[in-house]
Amino acid sequence: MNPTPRKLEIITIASALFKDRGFSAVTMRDIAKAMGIKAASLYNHIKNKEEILTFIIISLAEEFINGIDKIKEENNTSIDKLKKIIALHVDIATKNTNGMASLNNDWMHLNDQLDYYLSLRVNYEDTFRTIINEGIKKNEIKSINSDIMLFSILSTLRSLYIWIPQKEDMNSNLLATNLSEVLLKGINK
Amino acid sequence: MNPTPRKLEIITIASALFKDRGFSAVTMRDIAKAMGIKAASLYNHIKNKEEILTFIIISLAEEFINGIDKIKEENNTSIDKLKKIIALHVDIATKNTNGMASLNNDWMHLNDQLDYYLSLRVNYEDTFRTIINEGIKKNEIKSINSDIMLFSILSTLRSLYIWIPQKEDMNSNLLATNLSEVLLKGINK
DNA sequence: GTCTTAAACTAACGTTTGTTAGTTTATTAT
DNA sequence: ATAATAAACTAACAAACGTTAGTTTAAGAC
Repeated sequence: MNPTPRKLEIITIASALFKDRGFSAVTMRDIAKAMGIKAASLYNHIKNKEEILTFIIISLAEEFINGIDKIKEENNTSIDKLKKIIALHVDIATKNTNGMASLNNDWMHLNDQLDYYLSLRVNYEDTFRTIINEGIKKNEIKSINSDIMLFSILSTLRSLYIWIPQKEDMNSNLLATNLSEVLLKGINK
Repeated sequence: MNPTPRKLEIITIASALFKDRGFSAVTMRDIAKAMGIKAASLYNHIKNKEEILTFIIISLAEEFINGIDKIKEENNTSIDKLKKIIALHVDIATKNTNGMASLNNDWMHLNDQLDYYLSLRVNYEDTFRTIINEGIKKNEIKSINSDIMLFSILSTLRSLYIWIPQKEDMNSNLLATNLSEVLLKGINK
């Protein structure tokens, strides 16, 4: 699992291409050209094209699961837990914008690890929903359909990778703080 | 521009495939098989693969521009305008979930009409932002960075196509109402 | 100086891709 | 009946695809 330095270079470069054009539209020759080598040489480092995508997606998905599992266990209000989830997304998306594009848009092209990825995703969403539902029960969160709240917040967080590169001036802390304000308290005065 | 009935069938079927696998991963033979004909026969009705994508994306983008231009002109509070924008997205996404996937994920594979599409998108976002800024000026909307509010709301609205099919029981009006509540007033009690 | 290893190379493979050309078939209008 | 049209077909194309096999090159270890 632990990639060699050269393998990591390939994955990093491929991530950037996948972000711009999507996994299916990027060829092994494209990746090779971006690396300054020939396509066949890539196979000294990786098993096949799918392995690149798998690494990008699974390592990110596991990072999210580990993050939310930690947050879930903390002795905090639901609102504070949500704020930490928001910060988690800002943090991961800032560190790996390109990878986030594949996680969002190319997961369906996984084969071997598709089921595993889907299980991680269901897991993540279930934990997220549980935190919201606890907030409703403890009267910290409005009693609206919790799926709508989950969907709304998660959609915004999942799109961060598109937005962060356009706003490089804004630091992570400020972004997370502003986002928490908007997502939790709304925009209406 | 106005497609024949048969052409529209092709576009509709292709939309469904594009939604599941993305434009690049769907072949003309895939589309043909879904239509119950041979790939070459598609070319009796369409110019090429790109024309299918172009039609899907441009007609949706124009629908959004027309919608928001009408809303902008109305004599209403900013909050009411935002509610109408939310309803616009719910409406369009409900009527054409599959097409929305291409609009969101496959616009970069346009060639001829890419610049036109991008101009429509910039236009749309500018109008949206103007409405938010007017709301701030009129003290109807909080004085937070308007780009963050725009990004947050628009991300949720753009993801509706993923979510609507999973919640077929929820009618459009109720969804728009609940979404307005969450997006405008937040979830915090 | 030989051995080992990492990382590149050339050449080629079988498949799949979007698309074109020309033909057949069935339906409708005259 | 004949002509016109819509919509399918077969056959093939050149290009691009992911990948394999075998070889060369350059660097460090013994």
